[in-house]
Amino acid sequence: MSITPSTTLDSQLTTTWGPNNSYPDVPMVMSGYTSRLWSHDSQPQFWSKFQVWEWLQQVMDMHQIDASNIPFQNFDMDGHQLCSLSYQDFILAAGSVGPILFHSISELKWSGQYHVELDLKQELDFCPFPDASYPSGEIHDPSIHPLPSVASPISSSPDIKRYSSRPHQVKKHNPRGTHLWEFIRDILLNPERNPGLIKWEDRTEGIFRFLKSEAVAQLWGKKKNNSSMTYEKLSRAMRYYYKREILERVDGRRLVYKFGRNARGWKESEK
DNA sequence: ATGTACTTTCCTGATT
DNA sequence: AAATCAGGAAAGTACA
Repeated sequence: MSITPSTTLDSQLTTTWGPNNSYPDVPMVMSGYTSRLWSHDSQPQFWSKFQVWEWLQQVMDMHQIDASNIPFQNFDMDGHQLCSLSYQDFILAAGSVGPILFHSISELKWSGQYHVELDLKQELDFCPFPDASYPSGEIHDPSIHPLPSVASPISSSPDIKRYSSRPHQVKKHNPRGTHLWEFIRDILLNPERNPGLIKWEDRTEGIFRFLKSEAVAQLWGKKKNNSSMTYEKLSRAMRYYYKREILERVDGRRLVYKFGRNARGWKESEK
């Protein structure tokens, strides 16, 4: 799905989407992540920190790896620094995902454009946290501490170690992928990968607001491999959460929602 | 092979 | 007027 023209998480998304595309006149499924161009037409050497993160997010998305499992802090650098990292550095910074990132940046350095030809199949034995809260939704939610809240940059390897040491038979991907509310929650919890899409309105109360509704919808669609997702449809799913008390209604305020008693892992204390 | 949980899609109507 | 909000209804998808 070279789904959207998208490239930068938000910037383009909003503009390329019209709420009126409800009727898929567009073949919604093309094959894989194959050819996809980056609009970071500039060379990675000149990327800003923000662009570096965008790239990280994109690569994770392409490989369907939950980006919240990547220590973004380890990539708190601009393009120039990024390009000077060695293969080993990538391993240290991103564990089993390191090779993928290394491969990606290597290509970019030479082409300026991105052709994904990494074997998508390549089973990344990654997936640190089976992305919890599934089965019956009663388990705690380990999926939430991917990023040690206050990690001092790279330094010590304890954190990093975690990412690389992937014990035996890990589960492939998440059984059902992430649920919508978890997806939203994770964006909220990772400001590094949240370029102004959603913001907390009241952190302790769990109230948040969509800033770029269509962009979030597109991102969600990308995750679900559905290029025709819209905020209209996403919001319907959100409303179903009221009954289950995963979300509580916040009336009178557009684009504002509040986590309910059945939503796990969003509280600071739970982190 | 069927049921269930979770959306996704569509729609009509109300609000902001 | 255009976005959002509200939910009902029905279809689709993964999984157990």
